[in-house]
Amino acid sequence: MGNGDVGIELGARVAGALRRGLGVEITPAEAVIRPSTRDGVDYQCNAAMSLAKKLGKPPREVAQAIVDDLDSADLVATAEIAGPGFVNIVLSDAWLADRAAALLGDERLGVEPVAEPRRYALDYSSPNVAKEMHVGHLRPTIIGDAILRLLRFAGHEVVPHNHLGDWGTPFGMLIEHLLDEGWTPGGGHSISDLNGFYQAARVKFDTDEGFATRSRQRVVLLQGGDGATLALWEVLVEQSTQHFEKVYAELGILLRPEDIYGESFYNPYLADTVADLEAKGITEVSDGALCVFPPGFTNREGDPLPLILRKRDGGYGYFTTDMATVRYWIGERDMTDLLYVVGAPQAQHFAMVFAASRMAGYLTDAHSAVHIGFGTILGEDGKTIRTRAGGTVKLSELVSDAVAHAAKTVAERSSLDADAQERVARAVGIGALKYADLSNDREKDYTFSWSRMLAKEGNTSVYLQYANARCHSVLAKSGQDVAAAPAVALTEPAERALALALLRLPAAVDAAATAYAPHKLAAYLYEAATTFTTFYDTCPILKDDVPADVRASRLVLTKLTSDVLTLGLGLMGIEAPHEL
RNA sequence: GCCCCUGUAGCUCAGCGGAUAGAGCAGGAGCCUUCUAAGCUCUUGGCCGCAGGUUCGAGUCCUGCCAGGGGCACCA
Repeated sequence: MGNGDVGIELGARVAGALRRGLGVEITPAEAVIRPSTRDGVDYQCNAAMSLAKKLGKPPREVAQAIVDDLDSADLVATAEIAGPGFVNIVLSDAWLADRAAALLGDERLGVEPVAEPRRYALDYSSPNVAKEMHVGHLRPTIIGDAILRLLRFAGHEVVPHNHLGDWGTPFGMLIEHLLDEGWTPGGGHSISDLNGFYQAARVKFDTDEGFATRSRQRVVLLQGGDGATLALWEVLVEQSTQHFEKVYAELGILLRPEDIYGESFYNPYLADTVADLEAKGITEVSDGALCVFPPGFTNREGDPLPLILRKRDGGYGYFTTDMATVRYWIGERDMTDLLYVVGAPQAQHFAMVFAASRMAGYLTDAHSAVHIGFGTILGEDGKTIRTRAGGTVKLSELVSDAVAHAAKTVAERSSLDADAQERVARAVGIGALKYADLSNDREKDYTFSWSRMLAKEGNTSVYLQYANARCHSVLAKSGQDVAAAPAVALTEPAERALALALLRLPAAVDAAATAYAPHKLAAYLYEAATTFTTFYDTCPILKDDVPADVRASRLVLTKLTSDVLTLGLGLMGIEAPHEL
């Protein structure tokens, strides 16, 4: 028996009991095993009620059959029928202890890789070239990064790609501005202020007719593949990429320059994709534009809503790019699943792209395409977050603010030296920024609050980091190699509760990964951490009067807690320092 | 007008068709000569937006309302 989830294990036992007792076949999942909220009950089985109807027997009779034929003396201490037909299950202390002990040294901490790995293409972050990353990029970046880590750890293959906004009409004016500023490719310049550069170009475009004309001509040159123009365009991309790299490095984001598949990347595929869709006969010309009309989408007037492949002027829009994107990742890269971490307002857009992709056969039943939407970040006044001056909040400033806020508290609390405090402040500040976001359901709008995310109490990343630091403190002081003697004995309720909590990691990872919902992992980690602090408070470990075997057992639980917290935080892209 | 998302404690949020709906913050009462008090224990606080329906069982599924947000043809 492997180190899978306890619920699955119990489900398999219940399924066995029903097969033996009533000749009924169910899957472990259909056993409806849930952690119980009842005092003194670990898990409950809710299968009897729903099965009763199908079998034409009273629910309690079905429950009785489960209890009678439950071949599980090794892991279940008691299984009792309660209420209308619940089966309350208490696990055996010895089994819990053995399972916990077996986790020691298991770098996956009981999480088995998925049986059937998928190949995911994950689109996230997606900033724009020639613009600084701002607060609007925070969520897609950290949510996408957490999903990348989660899916990879779950055992899937994931190719992240950064869909840069690196193409389109603004680049005419940006390139002209670059020329006006005396730029040459390879000239060793750098743009220190991307936003200032963009705004200066914009102002000239709006006020200087000659400049505007040159800009429009420049767009034509760019799209025509003019070598000199492309070289200048690459300067802009290069300068911007450097900026993105810096922000990603500060935030601890996994995206690398080689993960960039910007809009320009799909440019060579657009004409062919459009031709292919025309050849498949699913396009029609409407108002001069070449369109696909996926069923079920209507506009304000109730007329069918088009997905525009080629505009009246012959140009391509983002629909075309996204169709080409689907075709590329499925057709050329052989992905099975496409994930897009993009704001909720794009829901209809993606629904149409996916629908059209299925019409075209780009997506089949073997594929899935999911828009992983997320809500807006709101300020504490409930409105879109802005600077005091009403401007856009730069992401790099947000990150340094988070670290600066954290540094203040660290200075008050920590006894570490200045260098170590600086590292801790980064871990705490950036952890707070990420955890505040990832611990909320991503689909909802999220209220941004420094005071809440960096609070010294409550459900925050620092609480988890603090619990982990306490573990490390005890382990360091013990002077023992915990791995040498992985014997666990559970006598105190707090020890038992902790072991049980530690064994729930696989279920939490699975829930978070399958629903692309990092907050499910966050909720679990917080529960594990609170269970640990209760244990820490009630169960002395290194005190003189603690017997050696009890101490050894508690050290194992402490080590495992630290492992679980470190792994879990890591899956959210959050560091777990040994000391705070 | 149609479509999508959201409505759960004073605030911020969890909640997988299952039992008496949970956390954190804020409010109240305690706990540090003892392994990190960024902590712990106890406690106050709910017509789960409203109304129907399905079900043995609904915060959860369905329908209709109400409120907030978003989207709805050539910007991405």
